[in-house]
Amino acid sequence: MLGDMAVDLREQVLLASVELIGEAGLGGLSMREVARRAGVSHQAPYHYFGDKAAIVAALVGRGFGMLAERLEEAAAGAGGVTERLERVGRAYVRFALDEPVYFRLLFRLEVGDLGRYPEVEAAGARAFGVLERLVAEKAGAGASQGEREALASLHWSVAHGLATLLVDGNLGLKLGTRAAQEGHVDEVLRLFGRR
Amino acid sequence: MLGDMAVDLREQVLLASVELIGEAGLGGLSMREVARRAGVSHQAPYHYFGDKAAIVAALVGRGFGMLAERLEEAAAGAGGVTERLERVGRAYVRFALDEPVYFRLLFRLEVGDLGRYPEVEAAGARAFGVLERLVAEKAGAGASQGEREALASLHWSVAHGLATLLVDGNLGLKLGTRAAQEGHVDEVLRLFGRR
DNA sequence: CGGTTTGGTTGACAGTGTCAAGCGGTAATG
DNA sequence: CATTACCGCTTGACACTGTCAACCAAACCG
Repeated sequence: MLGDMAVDLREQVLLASVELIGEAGLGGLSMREVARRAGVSHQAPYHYFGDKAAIVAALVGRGFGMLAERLEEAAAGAGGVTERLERVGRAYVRFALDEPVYFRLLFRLEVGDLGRYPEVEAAGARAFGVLERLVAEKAGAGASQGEREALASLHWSVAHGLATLLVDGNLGLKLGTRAAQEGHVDEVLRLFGRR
Repeated sequence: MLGDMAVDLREQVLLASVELIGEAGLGGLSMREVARRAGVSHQAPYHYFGDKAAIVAALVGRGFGMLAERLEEAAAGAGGVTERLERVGRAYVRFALDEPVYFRLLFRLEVGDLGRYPEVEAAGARAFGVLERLVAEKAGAGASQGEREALASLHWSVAHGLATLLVDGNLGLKLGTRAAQEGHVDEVLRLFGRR
């Protein structure tokens, strides 16, 4: 049978890795410390991940998967295009707030590095695809490729910028509680939707 | 006299650092390699920067300074609020395209780390201040604090999201040439401005 | 059975960040 | 002028990192 120890070591490595990244940032991710926390020798993780970058890539893939799932769910429900688009935007920001460690990870990687992991790129494309389809629907059949791309970029930018702003706590806004954050998000998205 | 060697070592360290980061990413920044490129012993940089993080912080401060300068310039010219706001947005994205290494650096740092360098936070606040004042002007006197904050976040989000999207080349859009990128930016910003 | 594969182990190596101590020269001070 | 202090930098050490290489025990398969 395939791996069913206390818990699959591969899984434990990933778990320990997010934990570590959450505590010490991406730079604080240490192969050896991960092994230590998993209770194995320092080389054991190499059996599943040939590389430190491979661990990060796996996490990025997982993160994009979680994000895509949320976006798809938000896009699936009933309502007009505009309403669903707004729900997707909110889901995007919500994901960032719920899973800040994963969210930060998603956009930290240099592009080149990602090219080596096609399944990760695919997961990213899946998440973006949700937005793309909605935007195409909204733009209508008459819209040119350029118009659709611009509309998609605009929507993605608002959601992503807002999420980044909140997660990194950057630039002034000091919204303490989660409730305050969500209120701010709603206000911004409503402002944006009013067009 | 204070430092006037071939070039101030402190400056050379910073220069070598951006160079290294540009080549190998933030993770590739190595104290010792920096020293090597500056042609000094591996401990020399410690005379100016007590820490690897201190180098990064200095670069972040410099980056925010450059950004603030550009934004101020864009905000200063003639024209209505809306027009100036659009110019600031374009300047923001332009900065990201012109100085991708610096731009990426600005938002890579964990928040906690930044707290140790108040002058860096100040530089960031200066950049954000440009946007804040413009937004306050646009919102008018009758606007509540919450409304103004939401408007500021919206504008910042669009510019920042767009810049990130372009710089990291993320998620599908494959705009090869610089001209194509600028064209896309213009279209998105025009779309956004139409409200 | 014998052999291979799976899932690890231990050991080594080069390279890293950083602490500690030393050292030559210039500047200030008696 | 002699001495002291400091500035800018060097050399040396230490613990720690990622990764290569070799080994090993148990399970699996013909």
